Amino acid sequence: MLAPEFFDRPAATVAAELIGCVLTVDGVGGVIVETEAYDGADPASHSVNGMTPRNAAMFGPPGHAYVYRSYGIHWCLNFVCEPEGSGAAVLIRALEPTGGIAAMAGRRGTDDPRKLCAGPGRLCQALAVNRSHDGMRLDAPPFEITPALSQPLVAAGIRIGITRGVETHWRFGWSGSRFLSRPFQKLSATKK
DNA sequence: GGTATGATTGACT
DNA sequence: GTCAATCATACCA
Repeated sequence: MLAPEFFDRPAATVAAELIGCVLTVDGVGGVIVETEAYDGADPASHSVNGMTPRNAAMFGPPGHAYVYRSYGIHWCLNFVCEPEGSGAAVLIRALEPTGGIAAMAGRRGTDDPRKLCAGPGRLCQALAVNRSHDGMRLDAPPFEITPALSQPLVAAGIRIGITRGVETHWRFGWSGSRFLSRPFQKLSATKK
């Protein structure tokens, strides 16, 4: 189980180190293979304009969940980071399913392991994450997060689906994993 | 009270 | 490749 202090650091640091950790909700989950970081100074972040009823969890203590509705259809799961009040969080974008695969398949309506948790909306559907998890602590049931067993090769790249803050390359993933929501483009060597 | 928008997905051409 | 679904939230009047 990761200590709450793990999350009391900059979101980008936490996002990169979460790759390879195992996340389960009620025993259903898998290895984290893709994350994105957001913070209070980031124009792409929900927290950039200060606290609102929706994003209040982002301004709470680190090591808690922030769950929000996306496009009126999907849920997205975040881990709150940095010192309390900074509005920083890590979006969990994809898992490699390892536990409770039958439950995931039932919720998702597919047996294809690559479509169970590849994407923030799919991941929350597979793990049955919803509004009730918003603000919950991550070091107690139903959540369980355990450290990475090995040191994966972590790739970084441009975040997906945002229109602002695109110059901040805070998408992180397990390089070469078959369970990413999208593959990582090779960053050009001359890119600033 | 009205309207524009989105950290997405899945279906379709 | 394009596009609709669908609604809570945020913002303006």
